[in-house]
Amino acid sequence: MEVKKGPWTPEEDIILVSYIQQHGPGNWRSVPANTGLLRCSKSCRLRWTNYLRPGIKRGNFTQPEEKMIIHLQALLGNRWAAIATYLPQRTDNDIKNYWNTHLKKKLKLKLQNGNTNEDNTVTTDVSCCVNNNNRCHTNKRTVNKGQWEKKLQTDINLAKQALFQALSLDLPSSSTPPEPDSPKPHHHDHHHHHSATTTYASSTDNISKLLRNWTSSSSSSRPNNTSSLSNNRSSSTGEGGVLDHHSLFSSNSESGSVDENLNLMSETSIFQGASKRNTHKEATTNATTDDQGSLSLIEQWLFDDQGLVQCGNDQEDLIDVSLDGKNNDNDSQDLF
DNA sequence: AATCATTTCAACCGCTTTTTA
DNA sequence: TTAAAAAGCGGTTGAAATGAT
Repeated sequence: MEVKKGPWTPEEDIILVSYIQQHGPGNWRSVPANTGLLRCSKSCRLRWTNYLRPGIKRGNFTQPEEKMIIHLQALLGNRWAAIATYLPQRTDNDIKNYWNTHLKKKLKLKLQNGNTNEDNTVTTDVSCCVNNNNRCHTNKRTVNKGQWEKKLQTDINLAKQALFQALSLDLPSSSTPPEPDSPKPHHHDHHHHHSATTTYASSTDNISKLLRNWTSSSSSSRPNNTSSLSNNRSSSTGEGGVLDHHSLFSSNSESGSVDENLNLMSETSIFQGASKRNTHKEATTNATTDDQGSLSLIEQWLFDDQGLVQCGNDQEDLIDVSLDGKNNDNDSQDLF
């Protein structure tokens, strides 16, 4: 059977979202078969995970997010999926794109301008990222023959340092820890960055709205709008696009009711449970599994001799705190 | 206003890893 | 135990948007 490629149309999105609302994400092979979509299962999965699934934040990256990515990239290399677990609202594809299009350039520029700022860590990271094919090495050291063990130890120390900084760099000095039962900040992050970002939440209300808006708009200004949903640029910038993705998918005040189906597959489960594979994955990529509250093994190992492992929810809090753009902007501005 | 160059990012491709039978 | 299928990942591409001239 012929498989369609290229940008997804709003109709296809509707079909896909409707199906997933009924059956949940996963079993992608059955999606084209049961929906009639002329897409391969891979394409369906990608469309869902990178674009349609609820909880994705789109739009400009905040400076704390940038810093987080830079540190994590220095630590983990181009392991975008692993990095994305620390930025739950961002997709690995988005982070990868942002790195390739913005951060790489920014860092290179920073290096060229003679990086004499006080932030030695970031200087190190930048050197690593730009000079060493995105892998953090101890490139400032000369490694004597037979001393690879020493080098390895140095790398481990650097990794520990980088991870510590990645997870705590934005810890506000005077902030109060979140209430134990209060919602995590990243679930409401769009309140802070509402103008620049978008949070998606699919529901039948929104889907019907999507359809309504699309059909009504198809006869108006834009002659060819088949890719209006696919084309994020128009929606994220809020200009030009007849069919604004935000208005279609966000759980805004207008469409406040969230479909009951959505409750069956809670946002958390969608983030975390789409892949059985994740539950068996190595610790570094494991931040979204059931025991998300605890530090992963490798993190525990990395933190171990620094006495940094405290209680279970610390990591999550650190992530949340560092994603809160309100604090420590000074730090970031020093960097950029 | 027109043309060309550059940037952005959604989607694809190929490969690896994991799961299933 | 093993082979096939499915899922996941990172690199890359190319159309569309944007910027420069």
